[in-house]
Amino acid sequence: MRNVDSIDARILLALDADPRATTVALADRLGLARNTVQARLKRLEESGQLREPSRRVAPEGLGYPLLALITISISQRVGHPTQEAILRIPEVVELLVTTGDGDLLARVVARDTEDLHRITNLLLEAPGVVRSNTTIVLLEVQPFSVRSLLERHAKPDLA
Amino acid sequence: MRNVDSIDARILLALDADPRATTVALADRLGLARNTVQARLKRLEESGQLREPSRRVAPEGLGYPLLALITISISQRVGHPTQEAILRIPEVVELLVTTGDGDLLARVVARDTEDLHRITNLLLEAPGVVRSNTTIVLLEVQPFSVRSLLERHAKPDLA
DNA sequence: ATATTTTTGAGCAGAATGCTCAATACAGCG
DNA sequence: CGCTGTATTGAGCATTCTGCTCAAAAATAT
Repeated sequence: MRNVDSIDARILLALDADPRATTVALADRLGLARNTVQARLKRLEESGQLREPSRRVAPEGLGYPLLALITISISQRVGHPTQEAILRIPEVVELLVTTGDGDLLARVVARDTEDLHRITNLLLEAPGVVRSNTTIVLLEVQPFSVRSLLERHAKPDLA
Repeated sequence: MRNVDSIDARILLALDADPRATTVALADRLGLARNTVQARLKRLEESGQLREPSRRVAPEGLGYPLLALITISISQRVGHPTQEAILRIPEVVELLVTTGDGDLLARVVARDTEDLHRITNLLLEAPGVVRSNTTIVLLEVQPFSVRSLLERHAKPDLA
């Protein structure tokens, strides 16, 4: 997996700014040939560096305005059954294994605080879960984005 | 913002399963007319329930294999300048305001542990930051996904 | 039952896609 | 310095998708 060079980064940046941009539009904007853009995008995708375009559904739109981060401590090493049980809860939209005080971190959406309480109880019922610690997300200052990273890579040299 | 009904959910599910699917393909797969799919997608987008398609760049591909969650405690209410300073660090790929022990949660990528240490120091230099707590992400068991939520909504009735 | 909304099927011009090919520019290397 | 392999470019072409409109049919509400 070779690193993206500055041209790749510029393509990705343009795509980040306008995800709907067509290959033709990207080529125009960047002053490259359509074939070049097409070839590089293909390579980036095949090497796994560019994931599939995801049309992200906002949980708020589905009726889940509440976002929480729940740190989960599990006893012993009953990893898998615990994770599976947790993943069966639809409101768990992301699950990470972490170091530190907790062992798992779940990103959870909920309809309201009462709903969140219900989900927390569900979590505690999963096998091996001994403790949970809930943090409410008050504001998403910056949703996930690698734009600034790409900007760094877009400058010639400076791997 | 009216809630998505089961047909919307089925469209979104199909799109989640195959983000590259064209409107025509979706219509075929779901047994709907192309116009219907097109109209509903348009409505979902205009109501903000369907975000722009984002082609996600994997930070690993850019050379940042390490992912960490850093809880940040800030003194007083110097919110904005602190947040701006933190957002100027390219390795901060997400930033949330939270309740609980910390005040901010930053999702940070790094080239290696030494790099992470450097970034942590950068964070501590931001105005108002008094303490930070770093958690390493060992495994992304389940990347962000609302699929199971959509599946629930895809069943007729059951708002 | 009547009115309103949604879905459907059809058509059409413009554009993008995926592909191939050959010429040119660029790179590293002996 | 010149050679050689690679990347870029421009062109072409068949197929497909898009965005749009329109009118009939179906479903839903009043």
